[in-house]
Amino acid sequence: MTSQQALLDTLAQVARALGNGHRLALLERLAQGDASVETLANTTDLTIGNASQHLQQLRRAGLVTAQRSGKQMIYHLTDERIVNLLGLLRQVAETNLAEMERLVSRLFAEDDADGVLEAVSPDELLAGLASGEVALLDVRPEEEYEAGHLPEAINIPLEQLEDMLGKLPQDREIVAYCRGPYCVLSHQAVKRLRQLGYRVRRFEEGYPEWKAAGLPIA
Amino acid sequence: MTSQQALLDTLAQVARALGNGHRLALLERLAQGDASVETLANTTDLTIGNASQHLQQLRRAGLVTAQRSGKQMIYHLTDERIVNLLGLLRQVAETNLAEMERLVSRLFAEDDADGVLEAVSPDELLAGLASGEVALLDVRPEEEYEAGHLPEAINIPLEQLEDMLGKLPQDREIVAYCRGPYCVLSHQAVKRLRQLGYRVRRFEEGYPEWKAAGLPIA
DNA sequence: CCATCATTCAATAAAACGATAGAATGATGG
DNA sequence: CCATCATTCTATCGTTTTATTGAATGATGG
Repeated sequence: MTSQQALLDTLAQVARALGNGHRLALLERLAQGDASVETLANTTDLTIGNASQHLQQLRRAGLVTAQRSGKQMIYHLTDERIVNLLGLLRQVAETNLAEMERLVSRLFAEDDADGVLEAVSPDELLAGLASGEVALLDVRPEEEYEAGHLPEAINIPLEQLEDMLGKLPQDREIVAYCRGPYCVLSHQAVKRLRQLGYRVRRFEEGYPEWKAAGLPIA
Repeated sequence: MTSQQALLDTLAQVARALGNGHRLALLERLAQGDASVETLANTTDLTIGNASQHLQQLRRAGLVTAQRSGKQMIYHLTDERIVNLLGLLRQVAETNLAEMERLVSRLFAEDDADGVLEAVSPDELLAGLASGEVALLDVRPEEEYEAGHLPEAINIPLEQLEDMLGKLPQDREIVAYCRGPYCVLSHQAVKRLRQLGYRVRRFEEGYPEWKAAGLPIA
């Protein structure tokens, strides 16, 4: 075996660590912020043991690290670029795989029968924030909001949306965001708020992509 | 299974297609230019049957396409961004995996015992080309050069290096490039030319990365 | 139409992966 | 030190990948 081939094989090991839906889900959760094994297992619908094993694989591939905090192990992404890597993988897959297009359109269709919920691009969002014409709404769980969020974003977890309408400004367009392009939270928030008469759209990306792009966070 | 999970599973299928050293080698060869199954099998040291099977997997993942040309099937990358994806994967792996560092340093050590062969960055190369202070040397096989190369690059395949020294300019620094960061051709060319007294360094990237960056090619 | 060539398909066996259950480890609080 | 809790390790089984072999397919040139 040549050194060349050994390098490609090692690279392949890293890629293979990405080659499982559960592990991708774990990475996406970790992109929201560090978390314990139990938290990760809960948010990805895995048993503790199974989650632990997948996390070991991600660790062997150098994608995550772990450190003890009390009696818990806290995992975190080793590298912000992993978010970019997942984003690029997503782009390539969406462009070239008919199956992806089918799944994505189904995901959108669930909450957007009319196709009217055009997403806001990062550039557009930056412009709107700079001019003060846009208010940001973070509909993720409070825990994830606390771990980091877009500047000046208001946090109303989706479950409490109807109870906390008072926190929303009436004079500006609202842009809702959540965990990323595949996360349905912001879809549903937009749908409900529109029914209540609010002027609201969803952000095309999510918190991890914003952070990975080097944009300011709070 | 949620739509979310179905999406991640599909994404995982694409990642899994990248999770094999032979398939990465095939993709890297395809990044140099389209090729037949036989050509691909030869350059990756696979049997025809085996190469064909791996290519089917890449095709199912939407990473390559094939079309018949006479009695041959010609494969090509579906998306230039696949080169970016591989580059990012490499970056993440090199940063976070000790094993990678070991392998990369071994690869470099083979031809650079003194560590003096500092690579030229893309920015530096662009500046050198603009000012006319640098001559470009492509040491890949003629076939790959013909399929596409950097502007104004001279092609001397490594095997013919000593025979065609006359084609090299004497008045400028020479920058040699080949297939990419893991390709040893330019290492060896630099080593030999230095022994002959030439002022020469190697390009940090290769033809596919140059092309994927949207820079001009010939 | 037949022989040939390039490629793909099909069948097999060895190896790797994935989920589960239960034992083992490591830190904590009394 | 002991009981407890969070996590990891071990063993197992069923499934999926991988390489190899040989047969089948599809296009070409006479």
